[in-house]
Amino acid sequence: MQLYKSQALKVYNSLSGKKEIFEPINEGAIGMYVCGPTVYSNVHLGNCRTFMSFDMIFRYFKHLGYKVRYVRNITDAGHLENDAEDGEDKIAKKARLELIEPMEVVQRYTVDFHNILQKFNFLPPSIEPTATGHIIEQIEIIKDILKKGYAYEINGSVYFNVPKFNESHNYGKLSGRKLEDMIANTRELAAQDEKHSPQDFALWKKAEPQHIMRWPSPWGDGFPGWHLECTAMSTKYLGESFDIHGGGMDLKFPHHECEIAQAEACNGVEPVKYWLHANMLTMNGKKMAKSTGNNILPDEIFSGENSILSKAFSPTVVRFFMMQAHYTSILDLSNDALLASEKGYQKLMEAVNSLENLETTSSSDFNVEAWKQKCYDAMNDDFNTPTLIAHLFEAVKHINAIKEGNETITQSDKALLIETLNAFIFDVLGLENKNDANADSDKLSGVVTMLIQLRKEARDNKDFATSDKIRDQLAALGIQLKDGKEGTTFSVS
RNA sequence: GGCAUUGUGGCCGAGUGGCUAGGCAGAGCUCUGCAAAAGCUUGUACAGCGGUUCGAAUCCGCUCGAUGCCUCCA
Repeated sequence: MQLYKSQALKVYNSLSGKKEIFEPINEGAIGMYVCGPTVYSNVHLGNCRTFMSFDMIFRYFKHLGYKVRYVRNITDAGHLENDAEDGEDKIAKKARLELIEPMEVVQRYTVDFHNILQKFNFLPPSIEPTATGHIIEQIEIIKDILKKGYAYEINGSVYFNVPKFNESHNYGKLSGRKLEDMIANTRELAAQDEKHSPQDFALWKKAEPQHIMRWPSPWGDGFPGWHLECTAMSTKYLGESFDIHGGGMDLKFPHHECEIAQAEACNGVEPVKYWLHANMLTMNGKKMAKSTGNNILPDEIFSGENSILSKAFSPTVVRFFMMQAHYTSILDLSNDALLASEKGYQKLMEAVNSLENLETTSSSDFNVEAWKQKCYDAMNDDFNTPTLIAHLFEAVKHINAIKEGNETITQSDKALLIETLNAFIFDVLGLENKNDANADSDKLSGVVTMLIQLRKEARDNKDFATSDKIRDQLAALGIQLKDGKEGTTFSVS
């Protein structure tokens, strides 16, 4: 039997503003769409947090036994710098600045994106479609929306008619806005805008002669509006109505609102059952954003080459740090917070590494079955990874007590404990059990083991001058010896 | 200005109307030749002011603050 039949999952639906029991449209199968990156520069850590949240959600669905089709797009065209007449494609702008082909920009940053996600141990999505690969689909949708009277063509561009749509639909239902308020709050009349109303948005933009990214269409050469690609690709791969649409909080308005409008105008049905929004990662209390320069690149964290942090942190420690906050909460990045997470991560892994050697007896002081359900309860409550991690540390406490001989565990409970910990730590949270990458070298390990043996001999002979010399000089090299009951181990910093 | 979210102990960060979050740091202890490492124990909290309630950090109102969106953004 699949796990999902016995675990009642609740998710926070941004559309209703409530936690709802999760029931997929088709039993046992889930369609999930997440707005991916615009590949015009290196993916920064804030971007990663959103994708990591959905990677965790994807992993938990799979763990529960669902068949999941996870679509995460790559935006490689059609992303306007602004909505003004001279709106320029982000990719094209970057290409112009760097004097390369637009698709060269796309290729470079798509590769970077994949490299970074791999370091963070992401699972690849089921489908990763690109906007440029779906121009035809987008044009078809525009034709359909025009035919249904919710869009108008002007000077080779096509705009979605928001006031018209709002007459029979509810534009603003996702972000809690009312069209009347938005019109009332329009600051100034946009200068000579060809749009009928400031709330209207582009479905298709005419390409000026100097514009290099362009495709032929019934309205002349041009390029698609940003919101359209997600509607085209989600509809194509997941259908007119699907289970989950995710993305960053900042996409809620206007991007996701426009997606709803396009899909409803076109298909006449509510496109998404559950809207999930991941919250922002901040740094120094401010949102990370490419446009403001307040951001840090993942590689700068892994290498330690940055002006914000005191040392390098591994991808899995950063992942652990992010998993310690709920995905709907704002998380602030700081050196202290990362250091604390690193310590906690190491403590967790030490416990995991000692699991196999736990001695078993005929009775258990640790109710593993009840503890396991508490872990599921945490995840079932809108993917509450911080609470899950708190429960993991409860298990750590028991493991240490058993190790010290203060508690006992049976063979079967031990097996269940190992299975459950592995499932949550590695399958669901996606953490990796890596000591230090530097310590992997066999030669180094051999040399240090030899020195440990020499030190032990010195200590046995009460030659503490020699033993301390070995210890202190290794420490000076960043190799720390750790004396334990079962002998001495070491770690490299 | 409008809409939304939010304000928890030294730091990070969960949370339910009454019952321990958890991690890090701090303190004490155990272990140790001395340390380190590791383990155990442990304190300080719910922005402010009112209200509802037998009882609120948790519900309501107001004040103050923070953040996000309203233009591209994960």
